[in-house]
Amino acid sequence: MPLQASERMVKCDSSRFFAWELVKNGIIAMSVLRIRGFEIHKAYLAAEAQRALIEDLRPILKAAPLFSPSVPGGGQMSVRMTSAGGFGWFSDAAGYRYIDRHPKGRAWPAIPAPVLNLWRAVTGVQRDPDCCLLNYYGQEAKMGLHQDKDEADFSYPVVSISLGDDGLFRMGESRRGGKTDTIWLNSGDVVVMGGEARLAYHGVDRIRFGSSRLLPKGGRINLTLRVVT
DNA sequence: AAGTACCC
DNA sequence: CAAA
Repeated sequence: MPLQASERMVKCDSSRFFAWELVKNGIIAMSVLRIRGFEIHKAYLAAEAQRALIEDLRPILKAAPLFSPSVPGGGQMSVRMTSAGGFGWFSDAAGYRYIDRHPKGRAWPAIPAPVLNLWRAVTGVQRDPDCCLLNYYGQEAKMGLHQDKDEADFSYPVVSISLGDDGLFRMGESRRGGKTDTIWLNSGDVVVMGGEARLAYHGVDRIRFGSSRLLPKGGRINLTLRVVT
């Protein structure tokens, strides 16, 4: 039985070993934020750890170039994306799903070890994620409210890592039409969506282009780690 | 239906 | 810009 995120946080305060694990993974602060009544655990990555992650993403972007999927109904997403791991998120007129290779045909690159270490440090779950979705938000990109519900087991949390420009994150409830709240996510924020929040509707209204200098050309990268199968 | 419109 |  994996530890719940809240128990993990308690251990953060009481266990010297766990604190060292956090430092090793570049985490310099942890907090609990409340949005829509959900308690969301958030870690914050040191600038050096953020820069190291960006370097780890370069080979992924080279091997598996960004693309903007179509969605059922005929639209096209403004976010550009790719994935690492055994599965990547994909969408076209036929629907949303996970696929085991880039749409151009090559297998997805492996998830970088530092990303897996970060997952282990913030979730404490026994299983590694098999999908690392990389979403790139340019100046006009946004993402409508949606649920992450194409995974086999919702007891695993979803981890979101924000890099680059600030993003206005909106979270609602587990049903459409409920009230929503927003929160700005900044570069280095690592959000764990588990428990009650796992099936909450969420999206990104807009980014604050140019607010960070992490990415020389601007924009926001969000890494989403999930156990898919 | 992660698109849009509208709203918060 | 996360309140009330």
